[in-house]
Amino acid sequence: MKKRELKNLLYEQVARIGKAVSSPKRLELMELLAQGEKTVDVLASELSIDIKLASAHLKALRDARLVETRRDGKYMVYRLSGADVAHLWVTLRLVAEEHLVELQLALQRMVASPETLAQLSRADLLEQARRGEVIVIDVRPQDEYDAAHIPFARSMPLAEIERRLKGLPKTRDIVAYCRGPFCMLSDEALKLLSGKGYRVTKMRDGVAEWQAAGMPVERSPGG
Amino acid sequence: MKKRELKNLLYEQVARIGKAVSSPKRLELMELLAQGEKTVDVLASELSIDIKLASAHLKALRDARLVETRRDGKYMVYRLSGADVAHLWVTLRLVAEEHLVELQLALQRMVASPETLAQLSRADLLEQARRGEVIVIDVRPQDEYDAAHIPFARSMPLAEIERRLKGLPKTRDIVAYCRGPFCMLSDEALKLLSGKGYRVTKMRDGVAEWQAAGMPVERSPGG
DNA sequence: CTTTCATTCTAATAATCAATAGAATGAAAG
DNA sequence: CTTTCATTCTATTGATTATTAGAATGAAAG
Repeated sequence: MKKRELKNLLYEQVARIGKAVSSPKRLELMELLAQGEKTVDVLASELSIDIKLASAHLKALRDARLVETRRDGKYMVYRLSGADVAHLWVTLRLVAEEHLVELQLALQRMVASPETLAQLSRADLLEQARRGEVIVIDVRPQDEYDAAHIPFARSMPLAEIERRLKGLPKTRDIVAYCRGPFCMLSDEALKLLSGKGYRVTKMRDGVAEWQAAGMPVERSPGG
Repeated sequence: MKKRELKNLLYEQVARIGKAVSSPKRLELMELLAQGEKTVDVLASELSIDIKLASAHLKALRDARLVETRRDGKYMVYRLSGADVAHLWVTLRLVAEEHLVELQLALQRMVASPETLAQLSRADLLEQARRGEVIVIDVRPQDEYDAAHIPFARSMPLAEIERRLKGLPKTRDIVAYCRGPFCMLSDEALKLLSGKGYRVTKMRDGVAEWQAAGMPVERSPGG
């Protein structure tokens, strides 16, 4: 029957996307690329894998049209091919978190105690950040902040956080965020800052989660 | 390094969801289940596959916690384990449609001409349906209408459409919908009705797309 | 021309997967 | 007890996949 073949064709195409997101390494690559474009060697070293293997996985993502490339001199730069791809990553992560007990347990073991989570809604946080009542800090590397960040957030990369402490008041609430619920940068920042007497909590959202929830992001002029 | 193993664990869990949606058959099962709960034999015959194969795919979906089961007498009834799973299906389909040219072409070949698409926004359609200015018909089987349908829509299953024509005025605009963009029931209804002189267009949305867009659905009392 | 970066090709291993089919098992209906 | 529905077990075929590694290729920088 002709109708069956046609249907198969349709679902096979969607399954190309499914196959692309069926590998843990490719999902981690997607999450990293949701922070901004990156070169192959950066991606490979973040994942602690061989460049050839990273290249193979990136090829799989590119074959599914989830990522695109751009040459910058000697370097090959990868980026997600759209905001919808970042949204797909967030959706997959949410479904997994909702239904897979193993993931819930692993997350509980991973993060600091739940009372360190900021209690504000996204809209309230944005409003208070706008008014300066709360200081939102982005502890990811500077280039990821430049690519996209939560409005009114300050860039304060974990690697340089000790050098940049001067501008941080101990009299205000500080909310740290990083790449999302799987990223531990904000946990480390939290530990470091609260040890020094700052009033600091963290937020689970990264830029991808924030944007998928319909909230606005900002870009640095050069980013 | 301990951090790497922990991270691997997290992404492997999300990849369980990815693996579950990496098969065309399982995606088709998900789309069908997004219309409402179904027995194994119904699912198998809709997909034109052996019951044993359907059972194997459903087991894969159940292992990923995307579907749940319920026994109804002799029959085993499957349902999606949450609205987020239907939303995942819609997201995957949207990403595929956005980026895969092959899918765009297959869809073009499949559906009737694009001018048969209703031009109203979802909100406008809902409002005009509420006021009775537009008649929205649900051409899926009755049980799928009962499980969930667009508010103010009338159930008019394709199989019985000729018998139910009496109540349909030729002086009003009619909008038909079915299971979503991959479903051809509304195209058949369109052909049949417009051949009889009705003013009929179709809508790409099924209930899953409609709901994923934040629009409300209704359930029949018994459904 | 040499170096660096990245991809591709080749090859091998180990693992997983889809599909099909026959036989056995269990659960509920009649 | 028999029938129906569904799953599970077994087994096979064929295909695809992830990973690692060595060698070759190409593209751009210096």
